[in-house]
Amino acid sequence: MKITMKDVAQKAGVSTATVSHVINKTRFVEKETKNKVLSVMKKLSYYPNSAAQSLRSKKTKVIGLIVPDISNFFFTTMIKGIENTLKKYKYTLILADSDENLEVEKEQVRVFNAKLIDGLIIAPASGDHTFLEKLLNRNSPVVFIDRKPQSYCPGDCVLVDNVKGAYKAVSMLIKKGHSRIGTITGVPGLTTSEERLEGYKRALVDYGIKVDQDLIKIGDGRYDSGYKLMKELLLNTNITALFVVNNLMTIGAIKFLKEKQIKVPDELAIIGFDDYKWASITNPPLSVVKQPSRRIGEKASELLIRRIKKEETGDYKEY
Amino acid sequence: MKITMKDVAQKAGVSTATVSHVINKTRFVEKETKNKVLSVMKKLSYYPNSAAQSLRSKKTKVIGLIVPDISNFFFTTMIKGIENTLKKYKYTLILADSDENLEVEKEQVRVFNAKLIDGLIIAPASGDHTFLEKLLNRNSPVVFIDRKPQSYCPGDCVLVDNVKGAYKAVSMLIKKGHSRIGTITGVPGLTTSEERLEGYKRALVDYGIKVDQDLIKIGDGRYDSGYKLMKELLLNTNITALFVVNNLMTIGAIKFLKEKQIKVPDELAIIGFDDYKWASITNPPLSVVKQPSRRIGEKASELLIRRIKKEETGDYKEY
DNA sequence: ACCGATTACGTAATCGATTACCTTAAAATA
DNA sequence: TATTTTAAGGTAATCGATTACGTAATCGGT
Repeated sequence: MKITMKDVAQKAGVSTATVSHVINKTRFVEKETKNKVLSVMKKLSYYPNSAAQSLRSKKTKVIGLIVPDISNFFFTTMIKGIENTLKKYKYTLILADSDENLEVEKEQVRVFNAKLIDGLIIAPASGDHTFLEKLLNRNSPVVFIDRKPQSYCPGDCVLVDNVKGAYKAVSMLIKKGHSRIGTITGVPGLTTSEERLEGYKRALVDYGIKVDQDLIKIGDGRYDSGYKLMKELLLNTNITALFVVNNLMTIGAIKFLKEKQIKVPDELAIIGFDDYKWASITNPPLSVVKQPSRRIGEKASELLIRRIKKEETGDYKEY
Repeated sequence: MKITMKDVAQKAGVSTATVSHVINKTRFVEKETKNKVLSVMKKLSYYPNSAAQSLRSKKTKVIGLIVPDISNFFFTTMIKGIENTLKKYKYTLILADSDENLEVEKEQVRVFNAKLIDGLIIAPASGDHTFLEKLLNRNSPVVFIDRKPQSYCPGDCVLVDNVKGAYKAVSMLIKKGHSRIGTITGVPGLTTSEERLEGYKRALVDYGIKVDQDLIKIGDGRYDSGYKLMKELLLNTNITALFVVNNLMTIGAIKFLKEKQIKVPDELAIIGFDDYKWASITNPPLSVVKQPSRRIGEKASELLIRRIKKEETGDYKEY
């Protein structure tokens, strides 16, 4: 009962080849014929079966996206940028959440690959990503986003300058007179965590403050870990300021401070790292290092699409 | 160079039929043969081409999700629930953002449908959704989530009791002594907006407070509109409390209050409607009517999968 | 007027799985 | 032993597009 290309061809009095070429503009078709075909298509409200298309053409107009945590607004905003851009180019998005877990990620790549995606955008979890080389269809391009994969991997990256951002944040705290500044960093092995930690350290060193390992707490990027590590820092150290490398942990940390009625920033200054409107409604407005997450998403998808269309570009791209 | 079923069959010394049946467990295959096939599959690291599978079997193991705004954490958390559940059942998720726009939504349904999704979960924008009946493959089930579509539509719903939630929220304000209570509601035509407004009105009426149209502001669900309407309410009315029906507008409203240095809740009590951890870190902790967004996502996807597998269920389901 | 080029389109093989229908050998039955 | 069942698996048509190749009609040049 489904309408196929054959139906359209028949009703329009042409061959399926012509219909196909009308649809894809892959060869010249006389105006009259073309219009005939188009009108029949409308009349029958024909839509090509994309399974058949993909099978034949090896293109799917689908791109895969893997993020470590969809409920994190940073990624969410990024996704919005990606989705929007893809829509413009008539691509659709298939989405998976890796939960910061390399194995889950790997499995998703397999699934996506079997589904014949045309390209992949991935915010990689921590760990060795060379598996992509063997797992992924040799010709589907990959763009890494937000984080650089650890071991070398083919593919472009769209990143922010984490070292600089962190450096600025911590410098600001120092300039306000703080010298005992703690940090809650993210999963080791993620470039975001490590570069931000690096920025933190550099700022301290540049201003002549010793880096104290006790003030550096390693979290997993989640709310709970922000809460827990905040507690540890307060119990065991005498910091006056804190730099948190990601949004969820920032919220966790603040939650703890609220519970203990510790005043921000009077008793503890805190600065986060992310892009969120709601930061402005906390009291006092939370300082954050802004990340243009939506732009990052747009950049990444544009880059990917260019790759798919084989318009070559330089190898790596930072933002 | 891609490995096909034929390759596997050849190397295993069986027919493609057998391979297929091994993969799909669709008929008995002797243990020995089966193992042989499986091991060859591993050896060649064979993955079935899902375009071919879908073409033949008319199933894709893909479900479509359309939400009005991916950057809204309510939906985000819901998506996490959906994604997680689908993964368990080996389904993948294709995602689109309708931007609260019926036309965009319609177009996405078309695209999804051409892509042969097995089912659809949709948080509908405002407007007439009967188009689904013609547009959607007759046999792919639909589950509406969060909002009920306006005109009748086939499909199940997973919803929360908005009237009750709003009623409780507003009653709470009344019990605290407020009588001039404003509200910022969402897009008219959305069940969420209307039911919450209904709850607001009922609470007022039940406590003998007149419903004043001037205190009811209609927003579009976005941050900016929360900000703007908060301003209007403050300039033109003398409310002492406010009920906002969605999270982004709540943030917008609070943003305005912060700017004007209006103290919450002393000068204006405010209560929101959504499910968010971060509500607890505003100062003072923002009251919210909690919505179990993740559970909603899980419920919806489980329901959908049951439908796909034709395990009949009662017609409508509320949560 | 004849011949090659060009224009516009048709024919049918192909992509890689699924599955209705056979086939063969062994087991069960008479 | 002859015949029917059953068990295990093979054969090939099929899904609905794409596209290499083929062909008929028209045109321009000499």
